[in-house]
Amino acid sequence: MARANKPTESWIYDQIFGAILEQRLLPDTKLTEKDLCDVFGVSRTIIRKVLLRLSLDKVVELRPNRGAVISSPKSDEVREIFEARQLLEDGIVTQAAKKCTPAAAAALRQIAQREHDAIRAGNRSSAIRLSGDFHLRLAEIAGNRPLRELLRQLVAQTSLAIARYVPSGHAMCDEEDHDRLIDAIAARDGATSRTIMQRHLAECERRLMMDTPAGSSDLHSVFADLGVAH
Amino acid sequence: MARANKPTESWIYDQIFGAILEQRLLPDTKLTEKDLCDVFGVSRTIIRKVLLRLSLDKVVELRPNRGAVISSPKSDEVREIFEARQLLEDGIVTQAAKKCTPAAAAALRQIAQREHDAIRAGNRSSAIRLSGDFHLRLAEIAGNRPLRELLRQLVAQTSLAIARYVPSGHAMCDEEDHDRLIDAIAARDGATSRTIMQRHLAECERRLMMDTPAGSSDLHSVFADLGVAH
DNA sequence: GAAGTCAGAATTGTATACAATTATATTCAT
DNA sequence: ATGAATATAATTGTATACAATTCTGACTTC
Repeated sequence: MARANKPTESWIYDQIFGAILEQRLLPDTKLTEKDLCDVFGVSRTIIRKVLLRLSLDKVVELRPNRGAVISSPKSDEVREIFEARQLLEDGIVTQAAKKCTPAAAAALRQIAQREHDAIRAGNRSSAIRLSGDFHLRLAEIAGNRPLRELLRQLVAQTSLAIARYVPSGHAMCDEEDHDRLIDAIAARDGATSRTIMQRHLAECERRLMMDTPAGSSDLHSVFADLGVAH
Repeated sequence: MARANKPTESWIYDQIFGAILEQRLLPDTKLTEKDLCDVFGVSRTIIRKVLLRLSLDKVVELRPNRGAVISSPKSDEVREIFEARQLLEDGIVTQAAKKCTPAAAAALRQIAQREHDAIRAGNRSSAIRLSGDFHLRLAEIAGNRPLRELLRQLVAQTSLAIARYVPSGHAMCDEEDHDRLIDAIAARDGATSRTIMQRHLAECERRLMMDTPAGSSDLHSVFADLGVAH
C-alpha cells in the first residue's frame, strides 16, 4: 500500500516503537538518519525529532556524532526495569481491581484471547506485543496517566531485554497468568490480583536472567571493574 | 557573567527546568522561540530540541502552530500526580531505608538544613527547589533510575501545581516532616518511613486542593459540561 | 602480514532559508 | 463606536545547505 501523502511524525514514531515491541528491530541495530528518511519519505528534521523522542523513552540510544542504535539493556538495567515494574504494576493492579467494569474485563479477555491465538499460530511478534498491550490496558483501567506512560516505556524496554537475552524458542511467560489475573481483577479481588502480578513479573524476570549468558558481548561491563579513569 | 562560548542544549534545558522548579517561570508563560534564541544565543534548532524535551516532561505544552507555554496542571492532573507520587515514593522510601548509609543520611540532612535556612530567609524559590531536591535525593539513595526519572518530572509538575493553586504567602509543607523522615530512614525503619512519607504527601495535596479556588481561569474546565461537539 | 597514517566518503550537528500558519493592525461600512 | 474584511507582521513548521566529526579503506612502513 503506497502512501502518497506524507506520514506524520507521530505515525513514524509509532511504526518504529511498534517494530521494537514486536522485536522486528533488535538491540544494537543502527538507525541511520538517511535510511529512515528514504524509508518514510520525510526530511531529517522529522526523523531527528522521532529519534529524540525514542531516546527519551530509552528504547534508542543517541550517541553524540555517532548516530542512533536500538538500545541493548544491560543486566543491571533489566533489574531496575523489573523492580520498577513490580512497584508500578502493584499499584496499577490494585487500582484496576477497584475500578474494573464488565466492559473493561471483556476488553482484557479479548486481548488475552488474541495472545493465546498468536502463541498457537507461532506468531512470536504478535504474542509479545499483545502481552505488552495487556499490561498497558490494565494501566488504562487503573486510570493514572503518569504511571501508564512510564509503564509504556518499561514494557518496550522489557521487549528489548527479552530480545537480547532470551533464545527465540523459549517461552517467556506462563500463558495462564493473564487469564488468572483477569479473573481476580473482575472479581474485584485486589489482594489476589497483586499476588498473581507479583509472581508473574518475578517469574518473567527469573526466566530472563536464567537465560542470560554469563559472558557478555558488552566490553564495558566485562571490564567494568578495572578502575581505569576515562 | 558573560558567556562567550555557546551554551549546550542540556545546559539550556537545565536553566529552564530549574526556573520552573523555582517558580521563576509560571504556568501559562509563553515561550517564544525567537526570544529564547536571543536569550541563550543559539539557533532555533537547539531551542526546539529543548522545548521538545520539556514538553515530554509535561512541564511545557507544545501547541501545534501556536508555540510553547509553561504547563498549567488541571486539578484532575494534580490528583494523578499525587496518586503516582504516593505509589512511587512509598517504594522509594522503602528502598532508601534499606540502603541508607551514614554518608547518604548526612547528605539528606544537609539538604534539609539548607531548606530550613531558605525558609528562614524568606527565599521561596530556594526553599521549593530544595524540597524537591530532598525527594529526588531519596530516589537516588533508593537507586532505581526509571523511578527517579519519573519522580523528577512529577516534582517539577508539583511545583507548577503549587504555583498555580497556592497563594504565595501560604506554607506548603510541614518543615519538620523531612527531618522526621531522615530520622526514620537513617534508623532503617522502613515502616515508619513509609507512614511519614504517605502523610507528608497527603498533607501537601490537601493544602494544594484546599487553596484551589472554586472558580477556574481555565475556560475549558469551566464550560466542560456544556456538551458541545468540537 | 600487522600496525600506523592519511585522504576521501559518509554521517551527524547546526544554522538558515523558505513555506505555512497564526496573530495583529488597518480599513471600511454600518 | 462596533464589527467584518483584509492586509501585514510575527511565529512556527519543514527542508536543505554547509560545517564538523567519524568511518572506511588504500597505502606505507616495519
